[in-house]
Amino acid sequence: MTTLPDAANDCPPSPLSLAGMKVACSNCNLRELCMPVGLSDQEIERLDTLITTRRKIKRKTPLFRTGEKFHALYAIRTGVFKTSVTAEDGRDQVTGFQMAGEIVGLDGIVNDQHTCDAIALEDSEVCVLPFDRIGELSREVGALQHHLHRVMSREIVREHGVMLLLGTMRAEERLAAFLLNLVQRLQARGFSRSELVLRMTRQEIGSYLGLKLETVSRTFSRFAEEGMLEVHQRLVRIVDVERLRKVLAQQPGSTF
Amino acid sequence: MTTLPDAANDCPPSPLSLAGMKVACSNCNLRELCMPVGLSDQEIERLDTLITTRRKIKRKTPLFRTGEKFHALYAIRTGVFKTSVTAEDGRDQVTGFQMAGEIVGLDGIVNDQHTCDAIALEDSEVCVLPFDRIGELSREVGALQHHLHRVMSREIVREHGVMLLLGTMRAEERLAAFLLNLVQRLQARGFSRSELVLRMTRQEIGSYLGLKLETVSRTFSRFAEEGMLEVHQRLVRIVDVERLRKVLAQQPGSTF
DNA sequence: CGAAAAGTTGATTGTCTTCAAAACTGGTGG
DNA sequence: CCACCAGTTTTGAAGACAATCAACTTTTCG
Repeated sequence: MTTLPDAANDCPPSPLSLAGMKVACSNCNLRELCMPVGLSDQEIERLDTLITTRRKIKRKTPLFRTGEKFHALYAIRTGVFKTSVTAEDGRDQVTGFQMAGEIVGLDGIVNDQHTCDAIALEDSEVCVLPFDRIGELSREVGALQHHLHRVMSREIVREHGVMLLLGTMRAEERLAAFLLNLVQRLQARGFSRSELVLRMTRQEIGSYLGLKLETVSRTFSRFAEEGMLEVHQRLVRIVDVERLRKVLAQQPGSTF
Repeated sequence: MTTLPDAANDCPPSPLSLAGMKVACSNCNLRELCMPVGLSDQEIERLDTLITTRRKIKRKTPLFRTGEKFHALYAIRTGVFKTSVTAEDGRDQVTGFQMAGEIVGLDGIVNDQHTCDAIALEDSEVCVLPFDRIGELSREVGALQHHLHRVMSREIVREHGVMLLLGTMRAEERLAAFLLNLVQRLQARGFSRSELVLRMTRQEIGSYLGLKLETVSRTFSRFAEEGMLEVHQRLVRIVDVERLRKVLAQQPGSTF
């Protein structure tokens, strides 16, 4: 084992200009979704100067792991990740699924080391955003500073939503909310709003939703029986969005 | 109703220097816990210049509410707050309990309006930190910039912990984790590490922990029967911390 | 192709919720 | 000062939902 732990499972960092074509935020097709949102062309060029490396992460391998030193945020270029935390006793909880344009690694800032694992669910690629340099630049570029704050605040708000889901919803509602959130984000990225390929297992969905994998499977089957979905393993077609949305509205006994 | 919604339920903002004694971060006893952490004396003085108002919030009244425009973060000086989110159908979920030195309002940054309610559980007082001025100053004071990032990152990590709790723990474990977290934070503020007065109802604890109030009450009773706690309504004495900690370790069927 | 991983489905169990009633607390007004 | 009342808490009994245990099928990947 002569390689660093980080390098063991993924391809070596590659300079961006490798292929001759300059790969930078300025001409990235995720411009509208990712870090450069709200920045002027000039400001994006400055952002380009600090994003000097990308990393390819193979399926099932970690982008980072709990306990590793924090030094960068990562903007996902392609692929999907899951993040998960682990209790002392080994239980773990998937805290999110991230896709193109989304930022992972924010957990590492507070104690200068990561407190969750980020694992690629398919072969993926990320842009490395060295955090100290982001900090420096955001002192000069107000729009970047504000965008960074918004990214962090958005994550806090997202997690509030997950807490609501985990704290108050029943299995059917959780799965409906999960699917609706997923297609909504996929649609924003140009994919179908009715068809999706799940990149995660029933187990991982269950972990995220606070359910056992059998319950996830059964709930999929029930939705299919009722004609709301067509489910063929990882491939899900949403047949009746409206009814799926209504699953969220109808709770058994209101608390009020 | 000629008053602004904000002013209806709480005392008017008061200039800090009212009583002659200058009230500022520089001589605040929460210096070590709150916003000034890691700042030099000089930097704290600069921080003082932008913290010009405090607000007193009466028990059961809101510091802010969902939908209100965001313009400031709030550092809690005295008292305890709960934050909660509400679904379209009315269900709500307590997302946290905050005490002296902690910052609330981070949820408002992303969309420039608050997405949760912050309600005082007892008569409380907060320092108002106008967010645009925090932004300005943190461009000049690196330590403040980094501290702000850490505060937001810490909140993200805390919420990961809550997700783990809600997604994987049983009622006893949830309540044990809740109590241990609470005394730990109280102890850091100079209170007893074995005795605590709950400022929230069983209902609110239940909402936070994803349990019904009856379950919370029953679990308290069980802990008391087993000699781990003494419970007299809101007053809780932790008799056997070790055993309370062990509740967290022992899960029924390990997933592994 | 074959082994391992992932997914489905059924029967049973357990934990928490729901529904209900009673006891306690703190604040208000007679 | 005490009675009263609303809000809170406790406790019991019954029911619901998801977990568990188990068997089997399907898919994936080396």
